[in-house]
Amino acid sequence: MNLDTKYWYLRDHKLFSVLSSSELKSICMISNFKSAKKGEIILFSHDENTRVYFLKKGTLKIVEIDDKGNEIVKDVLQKGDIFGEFTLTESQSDEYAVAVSDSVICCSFKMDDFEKLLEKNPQLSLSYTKWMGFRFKRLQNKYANLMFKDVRTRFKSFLEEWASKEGMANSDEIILKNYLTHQDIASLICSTRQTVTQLFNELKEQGILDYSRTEIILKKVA
Amino acid sequence: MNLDTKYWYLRDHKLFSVLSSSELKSICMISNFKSAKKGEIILFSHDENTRVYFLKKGTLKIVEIDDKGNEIVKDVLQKGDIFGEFTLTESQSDEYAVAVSDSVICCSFKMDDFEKLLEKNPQLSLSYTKWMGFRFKRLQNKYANLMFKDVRTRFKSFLEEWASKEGMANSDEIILKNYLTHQDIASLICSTRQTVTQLFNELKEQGILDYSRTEIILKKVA
DNA sequence: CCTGAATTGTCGGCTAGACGACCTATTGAA
DNA sequence: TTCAATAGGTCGTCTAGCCGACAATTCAGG
Repeated sequence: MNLDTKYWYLRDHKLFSVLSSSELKSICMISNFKSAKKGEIILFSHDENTRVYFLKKGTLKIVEIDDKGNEIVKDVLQKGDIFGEFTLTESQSDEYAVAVSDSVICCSFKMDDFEKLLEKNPQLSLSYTKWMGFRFKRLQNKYANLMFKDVRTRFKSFLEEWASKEGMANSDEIILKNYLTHQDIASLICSTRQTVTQLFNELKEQGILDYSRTEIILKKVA
Repeated sequence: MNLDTKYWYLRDHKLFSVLSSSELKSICMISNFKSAKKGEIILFSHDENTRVYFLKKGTLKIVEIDDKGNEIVKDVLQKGDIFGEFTLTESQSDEYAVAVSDSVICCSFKMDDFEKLLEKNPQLSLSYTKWMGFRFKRLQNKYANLMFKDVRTRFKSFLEEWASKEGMANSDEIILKNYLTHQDIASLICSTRQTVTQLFNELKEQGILDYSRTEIILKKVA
């Protein structure tokens, strides 16, 4: 990938928009771009070169394998999201990322480099901290949901959140391109495949939604 | 409280130890110290003066009231912990802090002031970000526990963590000063009062621990 | 166009653990 | 010292939703 494209992708991120063009050019040099097609895996390196990743284009899911060898989907990320060792602390986990949209582009920095970058740019550093604070709150929210809400409620909230992020609204319905299996959704809302299937059918009968393998249509209730 | 004492308390925090003494003196001026006795409540202000709090001495619990008026204990904090609006984003929640040790001292900054402080001190800023990253991981861990472990396991992990933080180890046992009710513990591990009581008695019968209202004694298994 | 693999649909059994009820023990304020 | 409030103890009931099993459908690669 040529420098101009890198430059453009970097500046495109809200976090980096505060940087001057010369600063941007210099971080172009320490950034590492990677692209992946649907289904391809992006591994996080676990050696001394732990990295912080920025998703520049497309959608991907963060996945972990449990004891029994099952795929647990931990999160679904969109353009602009940050993943990898974004807590800036080494850790051993078996997470990896899988591209779920046709073409995924992400860029990464070595954790050490990224830390130096933050130290040199107080404004960037503060934005990054706030971004992490935001992520913290989101997780807090997920935790509270799991604590107090039943599966049905979590399922509905999940769909609503998804719709608000990626839904294409029509006059009386919201259309979602569905790239998740029931199993995926189950692990995201902390339930089981069967229960998710049942919930889909239940809401379908109630006329709240319609779905196929490729699409979910949420009816706007009058 | 006089400036010297403030100064001393501030410098005592790992995060602030990187600052020069003149910097420390200047943040003395914008810091607000508060102390509380056992059972007293420290309210977070929810106006434009949202604050970031540092616990300097003692132990406190972060509490929220649910729909039915029940106290939910969300966290228990020790000296050195940070609370309040540490995500640096305004939010409306009904959290407050209750002192559970005899004498609690904490200091706070207006969020805006604290942000300026971070912008002026890149090193402090980076440490703060890493601290938040650490908190994020801890929460991630709690979430995973809730997802995959049963109540018994969560209860045991809870005790172990507590012991590692505050336990006083004897030759063959670890003694914990108990300032939490079964109800408190229940909400921390996401269960119910009755179940916690049962678990305590179960582990007692197994000879794994002993407990009273004021003390929990974990037997080291040979 | 076939075929095995992946995904979805459905059912019944089962259990962890929530919940209500009620009783006892402890505490602390007056 | 008393008494109300709070905390702990115990027991049955009940159910959300997990889990295994298996069939039906869909898909993707040859």
